[in-house]
Amino acid sequence: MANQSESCICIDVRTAAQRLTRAYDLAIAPSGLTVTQFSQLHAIKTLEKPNLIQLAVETGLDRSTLGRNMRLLSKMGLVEMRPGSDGRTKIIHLTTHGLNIYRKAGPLWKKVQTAMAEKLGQENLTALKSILAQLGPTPATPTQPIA
Amino acid sequence: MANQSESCICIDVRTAAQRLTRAYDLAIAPSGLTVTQFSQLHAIKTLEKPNLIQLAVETGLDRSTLGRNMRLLSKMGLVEMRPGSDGRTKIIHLTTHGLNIYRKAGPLWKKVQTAMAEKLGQENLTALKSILAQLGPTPATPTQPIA
DNA sequence: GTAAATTAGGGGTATATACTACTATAAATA
DNA sequence: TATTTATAGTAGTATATACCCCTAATTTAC
Repeated sequence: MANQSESCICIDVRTAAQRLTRAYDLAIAPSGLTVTQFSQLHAIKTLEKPNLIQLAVETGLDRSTLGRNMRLLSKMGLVEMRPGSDGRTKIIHLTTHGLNIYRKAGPLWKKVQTAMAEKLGQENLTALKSILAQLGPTPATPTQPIA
Repeated sequence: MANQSESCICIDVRTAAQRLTRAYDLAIAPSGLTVTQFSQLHAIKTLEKPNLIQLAVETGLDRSTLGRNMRLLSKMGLVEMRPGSDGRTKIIHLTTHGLNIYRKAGPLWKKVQTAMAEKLGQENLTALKSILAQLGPTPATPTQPIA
């Protein structure tokens, strides 16, 4: 009882995420991107001209977050948002510049990713992915009306 | 080569952290705290009247982050910052109200923590902690002058 | 075909976080 | 002791993130 020093799973995982983010950001910085931006460009490229909601589903982030992040990428000239055929949607396009920067960041990401994977070892890496998947199965975040 | 679908360890861990944060925040919300605030109150209580830097070391966060977070807790009436004997430092005190709220949040945290631990199982939990520890051994973030 | 419900984005606001200066104070050194 | 250096905190600025609510547009239902 009251073993006060049982560490918080949430804080432990978050702390690891913060440290990883620092390491990845540092490694990717020469491209001018953060790891967030790199991963979002990756998602845009993978989905091929998604709208905000598709991107939000892919990344597990909130629409409004993606909207703000896209605005920044847009200001950086890496993406463009154009109205889709459905008058409500905005389609996110990777610009030529965006593609170039993404390609420049790729090897930087790969290097730090490989370093991390080697630091852990294949077995730990597999275990980690499996455990993380158990922690947060599906976002289950409908975001919209609720009622 | 170009196995484009190797998932980013950083993003995977961060996504898990975000989902955990949502779950913990939701569980702890009736107390009026976020899991961040709960964990920082916990650290303050554990350290017994720390200054900002001690708290930053304990939590692995930046001084400036803690400063801002403390300002919020202070506005909420949960902590007080008083000048220390060293004219530069500010000592962070838990107020009576802060202690009450912290105690109120404790069982809420415990409940969600237990639920998460059970969801994972003891074996996975142990493995997770060990792997996370390998990922970010020490902050290695001196933050200060550098030069 | 019009009214109701749903969907897509965005704005407002707020927390959490970091990095870079900058200031005031204290400690170390010459 | 006077000067230099180091330390503690903070303000400025910026990214990343979420929630709620609002508007416009589309679909569904009647």
